[in-house]
Amino acid sequence: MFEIKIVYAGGKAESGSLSDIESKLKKGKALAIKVEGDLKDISMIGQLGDDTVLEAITFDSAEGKEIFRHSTSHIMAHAVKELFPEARLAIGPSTEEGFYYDFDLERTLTPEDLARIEERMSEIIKSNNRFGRKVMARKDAIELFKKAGENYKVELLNEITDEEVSLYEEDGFVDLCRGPHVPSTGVIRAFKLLSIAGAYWRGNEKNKMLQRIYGTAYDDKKGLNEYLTFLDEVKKRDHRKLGRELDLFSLNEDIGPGLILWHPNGAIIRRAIEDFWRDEHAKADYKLLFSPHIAKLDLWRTSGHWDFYRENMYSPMEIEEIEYELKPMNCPFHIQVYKSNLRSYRDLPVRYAELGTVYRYERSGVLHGLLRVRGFTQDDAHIFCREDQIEEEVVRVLDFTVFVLRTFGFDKYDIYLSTRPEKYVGSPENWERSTEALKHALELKGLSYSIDPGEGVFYGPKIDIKVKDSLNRAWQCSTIQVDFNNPERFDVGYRGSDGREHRPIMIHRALMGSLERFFGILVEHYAGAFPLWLAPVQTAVLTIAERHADYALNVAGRLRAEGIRVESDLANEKIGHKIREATIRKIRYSVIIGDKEVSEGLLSVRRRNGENLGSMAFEDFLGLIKADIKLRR
RNA sequence: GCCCAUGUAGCUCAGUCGGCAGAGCACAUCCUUGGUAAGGAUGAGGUCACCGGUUCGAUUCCGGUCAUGGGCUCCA
Repeated sequence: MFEIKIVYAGGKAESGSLSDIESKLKKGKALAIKVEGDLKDISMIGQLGDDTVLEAITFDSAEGKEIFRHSTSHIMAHAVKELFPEARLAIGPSTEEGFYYDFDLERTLTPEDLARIEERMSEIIKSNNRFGRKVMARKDAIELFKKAGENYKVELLNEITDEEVSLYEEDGFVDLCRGPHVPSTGVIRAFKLLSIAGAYWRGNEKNKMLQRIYGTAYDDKKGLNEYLTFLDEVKKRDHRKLGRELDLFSLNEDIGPGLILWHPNGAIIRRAIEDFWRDEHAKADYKLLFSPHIAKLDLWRTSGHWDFYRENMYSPMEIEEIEYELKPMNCPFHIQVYKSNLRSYRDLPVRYAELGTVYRYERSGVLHGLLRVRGFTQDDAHIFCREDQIEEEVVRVLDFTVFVLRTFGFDKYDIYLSTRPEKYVGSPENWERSTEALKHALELKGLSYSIDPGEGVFYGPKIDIKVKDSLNRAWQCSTIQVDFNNPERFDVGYRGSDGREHRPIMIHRALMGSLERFFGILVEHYAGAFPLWLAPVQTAVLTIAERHADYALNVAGRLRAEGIRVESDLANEKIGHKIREATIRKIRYSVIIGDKEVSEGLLSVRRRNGENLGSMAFEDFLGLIKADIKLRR
């Protein structure tokens, strides 16, 4: 008997004959199938042999989402072509969260156009057109698209090496596509077009700028709504918005783009982070140092930055006929400190750390709040060690990184190991050994990682750690880089046990990356409601009426004397108003002072979430607040 | 840097098809002294980003510059 077995992602399986397998797949919400590792359209089941085992691909899998959204992007292109026949099609892939399609179109698309396109898409979906697959000779396809004036498709076809290509058609709309696609347009239950942006053809700025429409699609309204709610939450947490509302920092047109003003509230948080950072580095046996903001240009020639990194550096300035340069990196300074003395193998490893402020020229279009700026402070360190010490040092750095990131509530990470790129310095053996050392270190710590082949810096392999924030977004912060190049360039050495000079290895590492960026990430991670040890205002003292002012000021004074950051609100306003203000300012504890508190000599304490802790003695409240601070919660 | 959009009060935003510029919040003063997320009244506050052009007249139209935002690319 002719039988086909269907396996679902969850492990569920069923079998059927060729005649009823299609309806079974449909019932199982399959979008496509996978046979022997190859993704295929459901319509291709006719070509399957007896006793085939096929995997049903549903929206739940990454592959399913990709197919689903890719199909939606075709529907969008279809709608755009109908509304704007002069549009030329470029590419329309799925992305992690949705899809996009690039169009070459004279007319500038507007948000109103998006609404029209959405409307037309809904109609196409309602018609439930079948996605039909057609295979044809590549040269025939070129003819076809040439005739249609689709020059971008022709360009793509000219680069494809296969002699046969596949096209997909749905109600007269034909597009070049590898597939597979969902069976018909009707399965797209929920979609939304999100934005219009410019994008270069093939991402190359030498090419023409196209118009890109971003959108997303889900197999039910619920999924889409959840995603839209997520986008909303992202907007609410935007550090630029919260930065203004909480008076944390600002950018200023008169000062310059990408240059940050830290306001008192932001500065308190930064100080708390820095104090923590310095204390912990001292404990971890790093030596802390400071270095200047400018140095002679020759230093950057020696380091190679002037050759390799010039486009990101500010222009040199001439002083007494010598060129000086604003520093884009801290490493040359640390190297000079290392070189200020003769070093023995007994001294290694030497660990230098600095909160070093650097300036890098970033193209104006990439600047973004605190996340991408031109002046920033790196939590930088350089470890000088012997090659056989790399692994142990990297293990220490990994432990340290995890500890620091955990302190800020980051418990989940994605770790990447980047290997040798095409352009590199040092011997392949060096690369091999240090890459292995990084691998061993990661494995020793039981940290799972992915390999980014060829993504290492030219001077050595590296480990990058991306933290996952409370919305599960990944942010690259920490980096650990092995460097064979700079010790060479600066002729760095140490006296070995054999009495001869040897070359140490340098490890560059940053845990938070840049304070500006890390701070921005923290604002979004905590949605502005910082744990108490970071909070600019740890408690607010609110009075019910004016006669309570003296008592309130006394309470605030005693808290301040205990090192608590406290503000009092004696304004002529109702208590509800004051509580609202404190809540909006994300102050965790409000102390309320009225007749009752004054007569009993107590405090009434309210948490920001509305929880009323009732009356308590000053000492009890102090204990509560100090416990939060100590536990960094 | 490039494409597109935006720039009006401290903030969020209306508005002027070219004719003395508006709201809410915030701020100030006064009234109210109120018990857990917005009490009331009055008032002050703007070279409509900047520079130039067209015009009797420009915040509005045109050109340029700067800044911000969404992307492309790059990265901490």
